[in-house]
Parts: sequence; structure tokens; C-alpha cells
Amino acid sequence: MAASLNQVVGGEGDDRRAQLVAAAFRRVAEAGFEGLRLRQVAEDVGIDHSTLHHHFATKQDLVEAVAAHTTRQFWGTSPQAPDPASALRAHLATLRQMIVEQPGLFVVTVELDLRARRDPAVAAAMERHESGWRERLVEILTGLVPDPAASAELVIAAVKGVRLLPDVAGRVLHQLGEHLIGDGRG
Amino acid sequence: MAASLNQVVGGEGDDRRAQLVAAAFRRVAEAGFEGLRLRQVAEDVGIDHSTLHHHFATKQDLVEAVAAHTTRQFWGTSPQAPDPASALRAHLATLRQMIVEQPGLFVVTVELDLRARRDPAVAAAMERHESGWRERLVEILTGLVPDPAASAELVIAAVKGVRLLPDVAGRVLHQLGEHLIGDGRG
Amino acid sequence: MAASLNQVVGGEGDDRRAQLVAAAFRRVAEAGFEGLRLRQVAEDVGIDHSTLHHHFATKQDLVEAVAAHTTRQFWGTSPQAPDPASALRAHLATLRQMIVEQPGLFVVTVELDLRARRDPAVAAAMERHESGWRERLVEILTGLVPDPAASAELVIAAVKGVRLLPDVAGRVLHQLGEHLIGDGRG
Amino acid sequence: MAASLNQVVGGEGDDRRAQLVAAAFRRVAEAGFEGLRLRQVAEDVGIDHSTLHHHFATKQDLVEAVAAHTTRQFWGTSPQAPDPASALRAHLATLRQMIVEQPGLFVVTVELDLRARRDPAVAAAMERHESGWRERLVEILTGLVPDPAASAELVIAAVKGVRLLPDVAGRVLHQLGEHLIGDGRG
DNA sequence: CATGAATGAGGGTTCATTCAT
DNA sequence: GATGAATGAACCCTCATTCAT
Repeated sequence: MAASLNQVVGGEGDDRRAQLVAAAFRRVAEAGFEGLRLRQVAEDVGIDHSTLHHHFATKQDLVEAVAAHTTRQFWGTSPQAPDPASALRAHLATLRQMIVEQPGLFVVTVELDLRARRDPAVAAAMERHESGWRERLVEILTGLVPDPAASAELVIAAVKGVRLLPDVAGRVLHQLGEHLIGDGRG
Repeated sequence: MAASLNQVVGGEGDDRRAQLVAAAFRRVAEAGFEGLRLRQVAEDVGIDHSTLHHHFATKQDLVEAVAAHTTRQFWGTSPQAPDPASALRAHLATLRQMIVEQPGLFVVTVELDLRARRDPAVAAAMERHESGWRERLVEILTGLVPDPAASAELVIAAVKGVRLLPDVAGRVLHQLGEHLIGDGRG
Repeated sequence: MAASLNQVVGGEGDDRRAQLVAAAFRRVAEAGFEGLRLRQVAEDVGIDHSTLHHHFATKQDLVEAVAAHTTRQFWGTSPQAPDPASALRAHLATLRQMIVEQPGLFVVTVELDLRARRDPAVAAAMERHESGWRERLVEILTGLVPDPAASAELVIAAVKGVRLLPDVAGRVLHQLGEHLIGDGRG
Repeated sequence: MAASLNQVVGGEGDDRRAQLVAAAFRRVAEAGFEGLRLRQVAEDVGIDHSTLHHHFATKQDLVEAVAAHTTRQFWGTSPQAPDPASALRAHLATLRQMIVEQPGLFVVTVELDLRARRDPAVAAAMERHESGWRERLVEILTGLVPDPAASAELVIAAVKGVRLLPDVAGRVLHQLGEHLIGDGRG
């Protein structure tokens, strides 16, 4: 009774693992993996730092959970669009909005891209994430541009290039979209 | 004369600094700032780790020197081109070649972009570097595209987005270039 | 009857204790008290490490149980011999056989001897064990050697000295036995 | 000047490594390898615990130094004797005296014997030590007993068996000596 | 300019133990 | 009796930095 009430009311005890991952994510967004300290993560959640090891045996485990948690935040909702052009516009608009509203998410993504170079587990997570994104883009771009695969790569590159710059993301992605859409007309 | 004299007489000290910066640069390229260890840098150069502090009082000083050394490697040679289109093509070709041939340079650049978020000195260096690049791009794009400033931003974004991917850099940058050049005609 | 009933009804708990002691004994034989981990012991038995504390409130309790379990393995069977000489030979042969066949038992004994220096409970257990052994030896040696007490001490020392060396145990104990038996004759 | 004076007067700065090994040795004698703590060792010497790592990169290095330091304390002086019998008596008397006067030395030896089972470096040190001892014993026993090799093994066993018992060491070793010497007469 | 000893803060990790369920 | 979350002390080790030589 008390337990179920606790779950319903507070929900705080929901999942310590999730809390820890969220806290770690926040720390990485602020200080990078370079500045990720297990003691701080535990403190953020309000538990002893040794208790963290009860949920994540090693720091690496937590890092991998952060990678999964980060990539999971993409493509939660897939908006349906009547035509390829508006689908692309919607896609880019969503990304621009995410870049503006959740800058930390993209900071962590860059951190993960960098870490992937020395961390096979993270590399696998990022490749899975990126290939999903690529497929989605190719799907959208098919029928809109002559070479969907190449254009998808261009879109990915442009987004990656403005990930850390909310101020220019809108302009750049809009321009890119119009370029691609206009291209189909030519 | 003065330069060569400088190298002969007291230049060894400066040489050491350059050696240390180069070694640190290499370490960052391999292991990130997260994996940068002063002891290793000193050992790479063949001096005691205490001696390193005679050349760089603090680790931060070395990091800033790495930032300067990194940005300095761009735009060493500015190829002259008869017309804007070939100037842009040359610019992108140069970048593609650098990405392929000096991947470490771009890894460090991403590391610096990330570190710039928490390190004002690095931030200043990167902004200086990037505004120089932007100006150069605007110069090239003027007369070629309707909105040189916006297109420069797009180019920068695309390059940043493929910095870590030598395999797709060529395709993406080529496609972008043709887009921009073709756009001017329409 | 009572015994079998005990096993059926409430004996499982006692079984668990025995299992835990046996597992702890094995761990000490392999890794020493230095490497004794309650979690591993519990895991070896197939229970949660918290549950172990229901059977042994503290690690010290388990250690003392291991000491008791270890000393209990000696002198289970007392072979009857027609004369003192063959009694001594049988005693030494039994020990040699145990050293060869159950090396772990003697490793733990050495561990216990060492721990006894800082652990009064273990010290008491070992003293009890050793005085029983000594009495038995004096009994055997009486009528065989001039100073049974001193010779018993010599036998104990020699056995302790080859406890960890199954390869030389046979030779050494045999030689010692013949020395003692021959001595009586002279 | 000050430095040489310091060396002459206090001698304390003589060798930090030696001081640390001595302190570690003392700790092992008291608390076993199980209770060896680098922080305490450093504190005993009066330096920060991190400084200890400047002299011994890892705990294992210190342990190996302790093993070397321990075995080095044996056979420092080799007393010359006119005949084998008195040579054996002198050898055993020396050992008995060491056991009585330096009990810690033998406690550490037992600890090392035990650790040798899981530590190849320590095992090598102990084997070297023991084979040296064995050779010396064989040399002494040759001409005194029929089977010097076997008797050497018996002596080693007996000594090992009384290492931890200063009270009985004298009696046991004396009896053993007379046994061996008397044996030659028969 | 170079060295090696020393520092101290802090890192991840381990482990026996406790407690609510 | 059994579990899993939590604790806190302690562990070995790392690293940038300082200082006397």
C-alpha cells in the first residue's frame, strides 16, 4: 500500500538508475566526460557514491547508459507529412528546435562522438543512432533530390556542424532545406 | 639574419616549447584533453616532467598553446583562383584534403570546440580562427551566391560536420559546392 | 531418528551454515584470509550476500567457524596399532597422505596459525587442536623414545614444516620416524 | 655542506626506499600482508602516502622489496667451525637465537611463504632463499649423516615448524641436532 | 634549464555491514 | 530466511604542482 502510494505520488523512487543516468547526462553536458565524477553524480541524486556502484558496477557502465539515454532522445515522435518537401522541412525544423531548446543534448552528442573514437561500446551506440537517422533521411529525400544518399549525408553533416550553435542553426538548416528542395525543381 | 641567429643562440628553448606543444597536440589527437597527461608529454619530448613547468607554468598554458598551434595550421597557403566558383572549389578541395591527410588536426579542433565552452582562452582562440575563416568564405562567396554570409555559415557547418569523417568528407563537400555554385546560376 | 528428523524439518538452515563454511574454507585455501570475500562465499553457495549475515552475523563469526571446521578434519579416525613403532609410522603415514591428498587443508592451517597471532578466538581453537595432537603423540611416543614430550614437539614441528610441501613430506616424515624409532633402540 | 652534514649527522635521509621497506616489513610482521596499508607505511616514515608511489610505483613493488629485504637478513655471517658436528650445532643455535630475538623476521617469512603461492615474484625470491639455505645445509651435513640431502630437508622442515614458536625452538632444534649427530655415530 | 622528492586533492572501486521490505 | 538498496570507511593509485638542489 505504502509502496504503491509512494510510486504513484512521488514517483521519485521510480528508478534510481534512470535518475543516475539523467544526473550523469547533465554533468557531461556541463563539464564533459573529462569532468564526469561519480561522486558528484551520486550526490546530485542524493545517495552515497558507493551506492552508485550498486546500480552501475563501473563508470564505463554508466557512460554506456548515458550514451543509450542520449541517442534515445532522438526521433521520439515522427511527424507525418503530406509531401517530401514538407517532411524535410519538418525534420529540419524539429532538429533546429531541439538544438535551441535542448543545447545540452547536442553537447553530449559531440562528447559521445569524440569518445566513440576510443570506446567501442559508445561507438556502437552512436553508429546505431546515426544509421537510423540516415535511413529516415533517405526515406524523406527519396523523390525529392537526385541522390538521396548523398544529400542525407549532407544534411547530417550540416546538423552536426551547427549542433553547438543554437544561434546559427535556424538559418543554416533553413538554407540547406531550401537548397535541397529547390534542387529537385531544377 | 635575426631569425637564424635566434635559432642558433637561444632558439633551443623555443624549440623545446614547440616540441612540447607538438607532443601535447599529438596526445590530444589520440586521447583527447581527457587523456592529456603532462608527464607523458614531457616523456615524449625526452625531458623530466618537472622541467615542463619551466616552459609552461601550468597545464592551462600548454592547452592554450595547443589551441594556438592548432588554429595556426589552417590557411597557411591561400591559392589564387580566376573566378569565385573555382575559388570555392579550391577551398573545399583543400579542406577535404586536410581532413583526409591530417585527421588528427580535426579531432583536436573538435576537442577545442568542446573545451571552448568552459575555457574562455580557448574560446577566444577558436572565435578568432573561425571569424578569419568566415571572412575568407564571404569573400569567396560574394558574387557567387545571393546571401554570402548565410552560405558561409552553411559551408562552415558542413565542414564541421564531416571533420571526423574522412570517408564522406569528399562527397559531402563536393555536393555542397555544386549546390552553391549551381544556385548562383538559377 | 532425531538426526534424520532434524535434517528433514529444520536441518536446511544448518546445511546452509555448513555449505557456507565449506565455501569459505575453499576460498581461504585458494586466496588466503586476505582474499576471503563474503560476497564470493555467498555466491558460491548460491545465496545473496545479505542472507549470509542471517547465518553468520559477522565475518569474524564465519572465520571462527572455518577454524573449527578445519581443526575438526584432523584425527577423525584413530588407527589401532600393535606396538608404538607401528603406531608412530601409521600416524606419520596418515599425515603424509593428508598433506598429499588435501593440500588445501594444510594451507588453511598455516593461514590460521598466522591469524591466531591477532585473533584470540582462532588462537584458542588452534591451541585446542594442537594440544590434542600433542597428547596423542606423547601417548604414541611413550615407551618408544626417552623424552616423549620433546619428541612430540619435534614431530609437530616437522609436520608443520612440510605442510605446504607435499613433494617432500613423505621423505621428511619417513626419515624422522626412523630416527625416532631407531633412537629408542640405541 | 648542509646536505653532507645532514647525511652524517642524522643519516635519516640515507635512503627513503630502505626506510619504507623497513616500515612495511614491520607492518607485515604485526598485521600480515592482509593488514599492510600503504598510507600507514608512508606515515610511519613521515611522508605523504602519495610520495610513497614516487619510490615504489605499486604496492606489489613494495611487497617484492620486502621479500628481498627479508631473505637478505639470513646468513649474513657464516661462522666457521672445526668439524661438521659443531657446524651443525652452530647453525641451529644461530637459527634458534634469531627465532627468539627476531620473531618478526620469521612471521614475515611465513607470510611470504603463503603469499608465494599466489605471487610469482615472491615465490622466486623465496625459492632462491631456500635453495641457498639448502645448499649450505648439505655442505654442513656431508660427512655427518648418510643422506645429507634428506637430512637437510628435515632440518628445514623442523626450523619452519618452530619459526613461530620461540619457546619450543630451542628444545626442538637441539634435539634434532643431537639426533642427526648421533645418527652418524651409529 | 634540469632534476627528483614531495605534496594534497581527488579519482574509481571494494567491502562488511545495516535495514526495510 | 531472503532480498536489494544503501552506507561509509578505506583502499590503491594518479596527477598537476611546488621546491630545494
